[in-house]
Amino acid sequence: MNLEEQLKSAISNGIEKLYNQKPDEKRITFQKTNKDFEGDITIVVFPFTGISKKSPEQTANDIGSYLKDNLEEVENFNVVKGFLNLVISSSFWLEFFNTAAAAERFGFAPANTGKTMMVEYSSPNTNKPLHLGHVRNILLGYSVAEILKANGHRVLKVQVINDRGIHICKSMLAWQKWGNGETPESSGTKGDKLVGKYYVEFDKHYKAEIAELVAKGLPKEEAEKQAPSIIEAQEMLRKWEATDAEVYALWEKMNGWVYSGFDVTYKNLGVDFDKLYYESQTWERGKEEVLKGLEQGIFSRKEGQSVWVDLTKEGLDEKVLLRSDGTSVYMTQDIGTAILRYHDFPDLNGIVYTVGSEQEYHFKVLFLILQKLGFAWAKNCYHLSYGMVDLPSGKMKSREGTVVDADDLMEEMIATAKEISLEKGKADEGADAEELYRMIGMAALKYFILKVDPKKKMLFNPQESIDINGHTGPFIQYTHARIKSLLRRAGDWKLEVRSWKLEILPKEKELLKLIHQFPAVLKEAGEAYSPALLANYIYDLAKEYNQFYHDFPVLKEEDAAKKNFRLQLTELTGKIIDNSLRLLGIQAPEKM
RNA sequence: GGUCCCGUAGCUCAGUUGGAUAGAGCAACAGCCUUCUAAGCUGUGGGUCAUUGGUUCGAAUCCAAUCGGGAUCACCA
Repeated sequence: MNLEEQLKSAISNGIEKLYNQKPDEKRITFQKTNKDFEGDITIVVFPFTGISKKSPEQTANDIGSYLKDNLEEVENFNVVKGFLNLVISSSFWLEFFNTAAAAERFGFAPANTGKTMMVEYSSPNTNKPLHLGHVRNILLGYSVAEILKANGHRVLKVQVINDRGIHICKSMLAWQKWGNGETPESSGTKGDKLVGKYYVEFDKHYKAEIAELVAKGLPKEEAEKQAPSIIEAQEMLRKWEATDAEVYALWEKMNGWVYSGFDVTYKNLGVDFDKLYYESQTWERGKEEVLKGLEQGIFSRKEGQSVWVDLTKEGLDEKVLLRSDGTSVYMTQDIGTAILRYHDFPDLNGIVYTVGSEQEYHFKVLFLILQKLGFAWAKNCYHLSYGMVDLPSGKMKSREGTVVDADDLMEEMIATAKEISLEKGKADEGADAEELYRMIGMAALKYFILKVDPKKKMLFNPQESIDINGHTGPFIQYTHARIKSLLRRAGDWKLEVRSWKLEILPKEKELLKLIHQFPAVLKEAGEAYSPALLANYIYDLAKEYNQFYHDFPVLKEEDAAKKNFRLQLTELTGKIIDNSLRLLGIQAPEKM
C-alpha cells in the first residue's frame, strides 16, 4: 500500500471517529504542499466541513491531530486556512528509498498482467517517403508500446501498409513511361525516394494534361477525369486487381524498393515492428465481411453493387463500404484488417490505432461498424488521435514543397548536434564521437516531439528542435552522463550498505519525493497513452537532481553515511532517467 | 451549415477527477567554474489563463453564449 492509500484510509477512519460519519472517499484529495509552507503532502479539508460542522481550520486541526496520533508516517502537521499540510517522517522516506534502490527496475510493473495489447503505428502509403508527420506518429506509437510493456502488458507492434491502390499505380505508370529502367542501384537513390520521384513525375504530367484540356474549353472537373494519365492509371489498377502478371511484377518490384527504403528510416529512428499487415492481403477479407453483413441485413444495397451502412441513428451519416463497381474502399480493408488481427491473436485485449486526428470520423465509423457486425472486442479498439505537426511557415504541403523529409531531418539534427558539440569543445575524435552526436541529435528531435501532449497539434520549429539547453532531450542526457561520471569516480565505494541513521535535508527530500511519484507517473502514462507525461516528469527529475548536485558534495562528503546515501540517491536517479528515456526511444550516453 | 478539437508570458509548452500567490524552457538582462561534467546552477523583468455570463465556500479547470483558429462531414486514402 502506498503513502496516499494509507493516508486515505486513515483519513476516512479518522473522520468517522471524529464526526460519526464516513466521508465520500473520492473527495479525499491530495496535492503538493505549496513551497512556502512546511510539509510533504497536503489535504484539502473543505469537502469535510459539511460533515464536521466546524470551520475549515478547526476541521483540519482535528484531522491533523488524529493522523499524527494514529499514523506513524505522519510526524507533524500545520494548518493554513482549509489546507492541512502533513510532514511525513524521515523514517518513511528512508524506508521507501531502500525499497526503491533495491528494486530491479523501480517503478516498472511486474511483467505479465496477462493483458495483450496491439499498437499500430506508422502505416504509410507506399508511393512516397516518410515525412515529419510520420515521424510524430512513429515516435508516439513506439513509445506508447514501450510504456505499455513497462506497465506489465504483452505488446505487439504492428502496422498496416497501404501497398495497393491508385496512388502506387501512379508511380508505377510514370516509372514505366519515363523511368528508362532506373533503379535504386543504378541511380544511387534510396528506394522510397525513387518511387516518390515518379509519383511527383506523374502529377506533373497529369497537371499539364488537365491544363491543356481546360484550354480547349473543358470544365476543370471533366478535364480531371478525362486526362489520359489518370485513365491509364485506373486501367493499371484494374489490371492489378485482375492480377495481371506484368503489372503485378512491376508492383512487387517497386514496393520492394520502397520497403528497403523504409527499413533504413525505421532503423535510424530506432523503431521496430512485430508483425506487418498489408492492405493487399486484407482488402478481400474486408469485402467478404461486408457482403456477409449485407446478407445479415446489417448493411444495405443501393445503386449498382454499392453497399452502405446507415449510421444516422448514431448521429453520423451513411457511409459507402463497396463502390457501385464492387471494388472496396479504405474502410473496407480496415474492417478486414481488424478482424484478421483478432483472428491471428484471439487473446488480444485491445488495439491502439496511432493515426492522425484528421481521421477521427473514420475511426468512429469503423468501430461502430465492427460493433454492428457483432464483434464484442470492438469496444476495446482505441484511436490514439494525435494532432497535426505544423511548421513556422504554416502547414506542410507537398504541392508547395514544404514537406520535411524524415531522413533529411535526422541527418540535419545529427549534423547540428555535431556542430554544437565541436563548438563547445566537447568533441572527442573517432567513431565513438560520431555515435554520440547521433545520440544527441536524435534525442533532441525525439524529445522535442514527445514532450507535447499527443492530442494537441504542435509547432515544429527546426531551430528550437535542435536546442540542447533547457527543456530538451540533451539536457536530460547530460544529467544522466553527469550521474554516470560520479558513479565511475565513486569506484568500489560500498553501495550496498543501506542501514543508516541520518536526517534527510530538504533538497534531498525534494528529490526523493519526486522519485516517489515515478511509479504513478509511469502508470498514468500507460493509461492515458501519453509519453508526454513521462517526458515532462523526467525533465523535472533531471532539473531537481541538478540542483541537488549543485548544492551538495557527494564524493567529497566526509560523513560516510551521508556520502553513501547521496551516492545511492544519485544511482537511483540515474536508473530512472535511463529507463524512462529508453521508453521514449532515447538513448542515455555514459559520457558527453 | 452539422459535428469535433483548440485559445495560458513576446515565442514553444506544462498545469484541467474544481483548491493556497497560475509554472517551466527559449528569448532579454544580471550573477556563479583553483572543488564531483558550466550542454549546469542562481536571480530580475514578463499574465484581464480569448471575451462575457453562470454554477460553487472556491473556476485556467465545469456549463452556456460570443469572438478567433483548425479538423472533418467523398463511390479519396
